[in-house]
Amino acid sequence: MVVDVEPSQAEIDRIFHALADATRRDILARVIEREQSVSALARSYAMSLPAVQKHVGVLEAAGLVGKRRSGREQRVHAEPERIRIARELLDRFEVLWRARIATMARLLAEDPTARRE
Amino acid sequence: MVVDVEPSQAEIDRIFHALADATRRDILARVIEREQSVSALARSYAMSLPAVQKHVGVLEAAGLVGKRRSGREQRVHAEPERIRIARELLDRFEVLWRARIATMARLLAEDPTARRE
DNA sequence: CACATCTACAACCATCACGTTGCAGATTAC
DNA sequence: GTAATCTGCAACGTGATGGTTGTAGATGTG
Repeated sequence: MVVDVEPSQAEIDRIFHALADATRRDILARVIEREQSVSALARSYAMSLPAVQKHVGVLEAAGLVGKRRSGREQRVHAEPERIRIARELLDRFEVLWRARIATMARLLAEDPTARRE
Repeated sequence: MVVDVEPSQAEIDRIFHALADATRRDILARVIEREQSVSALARSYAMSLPAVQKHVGVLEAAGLVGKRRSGREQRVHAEPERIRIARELLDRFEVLWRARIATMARLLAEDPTARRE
């Protein structure tokens, strides 16, 4: 059973903001394929470790990844449920679109002289 | 037939950035339901018209909406194809996730003593 | 024409985003 | 114990964001 709590607007802001950066999208893809430490991630990018730490922090604040300490390492893993939520938000726009198409088609069928508004 | 050109990383950045604001998501939902002018949109929000103009500009730069001049009005309409692209990008993450699950299941089936890396 | 409306754009300001360097704490290896 | 590694955090600079006000052009209305 899926819980599917409704995220707040601020949470949605954080999710899309987190996805609006190529480095963060790449980090997300990497940790989906395999859980790995922050410093292991940092070696993949041409930027300092604190920079990568911040990116992971943004993803974590958005709920898209989680961290689990293992000795001195901090292993980052994906939270795919959260990604699914983002996708469903976009689905909702498409639902609106299809509803509009349906409404326009219905109006045209009922009254060919109908104007929108 | 769907063309489905691959958007650049910078374009993807713009798309998600545009979606990372509640006002812009609301504007997008409104213009999906009905094409409307910039000033009509502005009356819906507790902010100045130039602020709404900028939001529309961000959505337009991301390709999520388009503008069409009609007399002195500038009517804003949605570009649902672009929204679909964003949703497909998120689908890709879920594909990665399922692939990982499948790989782990296969490894476990082949060799129960297998360790990841 | 005179006037109101819709839009565009520039200038400005406060805040946030994204990178840096430097320092300190915790853990593992030798 | 000593050294190396992994992490966290603060301070800082630069550029982008998100809002404002003000001015001006283009279009429709009386």
